[in-house]
Amino acid sequence: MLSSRQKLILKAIIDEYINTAQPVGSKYLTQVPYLTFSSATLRYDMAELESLGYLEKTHTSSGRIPSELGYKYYVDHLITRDADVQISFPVIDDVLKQNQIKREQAIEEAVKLLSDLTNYTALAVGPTHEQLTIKKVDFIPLTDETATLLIVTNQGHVEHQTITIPDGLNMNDLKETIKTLDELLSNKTLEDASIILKESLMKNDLKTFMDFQQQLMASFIQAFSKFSEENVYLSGMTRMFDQPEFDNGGYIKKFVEMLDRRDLVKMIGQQDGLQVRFGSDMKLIPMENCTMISIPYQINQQEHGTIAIIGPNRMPYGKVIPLLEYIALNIGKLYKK
Amino acid sequence: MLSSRQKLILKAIIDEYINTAQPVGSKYLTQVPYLTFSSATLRYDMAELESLGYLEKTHTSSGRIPSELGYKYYVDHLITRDADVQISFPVIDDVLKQNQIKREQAIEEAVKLLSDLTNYTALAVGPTHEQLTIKKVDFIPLTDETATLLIVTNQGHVEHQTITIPDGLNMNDLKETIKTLDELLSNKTLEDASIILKESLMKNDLKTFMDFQQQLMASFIQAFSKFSEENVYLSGMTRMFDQPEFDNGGYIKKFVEMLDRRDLVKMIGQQDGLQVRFGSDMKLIPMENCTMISIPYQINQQEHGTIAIIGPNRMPYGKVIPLLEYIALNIGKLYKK
DNA sequence: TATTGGCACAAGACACAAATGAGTGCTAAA
DNA sequence: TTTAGCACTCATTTGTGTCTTGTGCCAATA
Repeated sequence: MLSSRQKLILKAIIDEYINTAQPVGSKYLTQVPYLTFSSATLRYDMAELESLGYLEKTHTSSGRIPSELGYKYYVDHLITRDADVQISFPVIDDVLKQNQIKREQAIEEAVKLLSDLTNYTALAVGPTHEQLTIKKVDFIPLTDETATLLIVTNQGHVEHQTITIPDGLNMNDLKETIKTLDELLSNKTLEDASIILKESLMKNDLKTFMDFQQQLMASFIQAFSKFSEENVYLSGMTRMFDQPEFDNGGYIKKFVEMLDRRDLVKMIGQQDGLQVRFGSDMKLIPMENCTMISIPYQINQQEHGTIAIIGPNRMPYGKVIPLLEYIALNIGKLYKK
Repeated sequence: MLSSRQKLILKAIIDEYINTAQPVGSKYLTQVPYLTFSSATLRYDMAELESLGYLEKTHTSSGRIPSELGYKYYVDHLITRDADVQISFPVIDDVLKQNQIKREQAIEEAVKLLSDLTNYTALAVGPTHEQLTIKKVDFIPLTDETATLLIVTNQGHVEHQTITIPDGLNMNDLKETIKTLDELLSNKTLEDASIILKESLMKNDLKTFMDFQQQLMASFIQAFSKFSEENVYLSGMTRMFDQPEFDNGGYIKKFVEMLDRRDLVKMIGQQDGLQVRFGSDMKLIPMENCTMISIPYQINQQEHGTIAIIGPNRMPYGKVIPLLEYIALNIGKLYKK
């Protein structure tokens, strides 16, 4: 258990470190208004906080920097919400309102705004429906040899593929086939659809060339797997590069590759409420000095998603968290009747 | 005009620099089998090559590195095509064949493969149709309040948007509206479609709420502008980070932002045949030490695109160029009847 | 007993100098 | 025309001393 003075010291150190990214020493702390103690006293408590694991030193005679445990304690007990963030709220309302009828875009814009307001990398996943079903399979001839294949889910995900029709295959036959497929698959879940697809391939009741059929089948299966990948909106990827702690090629490479592979979706699991995850908490992709703050948004009973921000551990949590909460709340409100 | 010895020296320097990324000195050159001259002689010619602008020095007493002009000369006159690349050809054939009916994916996979084979960033734009027209406008109801709006072009581009239907608006009315729009717009060019759309908005013959109509209209215009953006396939973005000349945060940031904003599409203009562009040639986004090699592929009379690779100036051109040519050629072949 | 001032010590940061070494340009001779 | 030799240049490395920041500990103090 920390004494109230220790709490004040921890808060002062983290606040300062968030601003400067430099180790904080006892001399600085003596200048903090609410710390009216001598540097020796402060050092005494700093040593204590270090032995408890809340602070670290970069070398024997440096100032202290917060450890992950320190940040954790800070976030849980010490942050003061920055009232200034409220001036951004009308801007958020505005952006959301402007995209009221377009859901994907509303989320995309919200993510962009979040990144702009915080200067960190922002992202959203979803909205995801609990049960994904196929709404329509369609087919639009483009030329004599090409056509576009469309699959739409109940959630409005669309996958499309321009296919080239092999010699000797009749466009009308294909049209029939797709129509049959549409009837077979519509309103089926993805799993059911896969099974039905495989069965009808076995029975060979789709009257097409065997080889082409195989490829078509593969297209569908592939589209299904893309559906089950979540929608990801990402903004401000390069903002991470501005942070001094990440200014090295190796780290940046790791970071970009992670975003590129959409690994982070795996990290954003189902969750209730706000979560703050530090580098070592992200089990799949441990990134030191890196924090992800995420919060779910709920569109309706079935549809929900998550919006998150990624930055260095030393983030101005007091600003970032209220912003995130406000955006998540209002994305939800947008579609509630 | 270069003497044959000067050519040999230039080639030897660039070959070595491509391998080591270090300035090349006269001492090293004496060890090159086909350069049986003393270091003094070599130095004499190196000075000559420098005064002609083919070589540069990093400081007064360093070895030489190639200038952009030097690379240019090397690419135009000195490269020897690496016969080894042929062992990759069957792999390329294989990948293309596996995606024979799916055009976008074939290109996507080819780009990925190109990046894997070369270890550089690879990209493709297109295929682009000379004249883009609207093939279909469709509308798929999802729930009582939501629907997906689809626009398909003659080229198989698809834009979709999940829209929320405002209170008091009848789903059937909307369906009618979209049907009317489909009839109005199909087979029109994007420009014509925009005009028609604006006119019918004026006449107000779309029987919908004014406000909603505005937003719907905006959706269309937005979709149109997305169509005129080219299809871009990108692979191996982070490969650039491995190059020692780019191992600094600032440069990498510039590079990623450029890719992110899809600026490079502007650089890949219409062109005939293989092009090698060095940093300063890329007028819109000058990036030092950076080379883009691009080559067009032709699917049919109307449809074509470009495939390209981006890396440091010191690329093994003898390997990269044949690979690029082979891939471009075979993407074209895939769809020729 | 909690707090404080004082002091020795540790270690990075910085500036400067000397030594090293790779590579050059120039010149005179072959 | 080519080459060997030599003086010179400059980035890089290594070493040294100084400065600064900040610590830990201890004895004195309120």
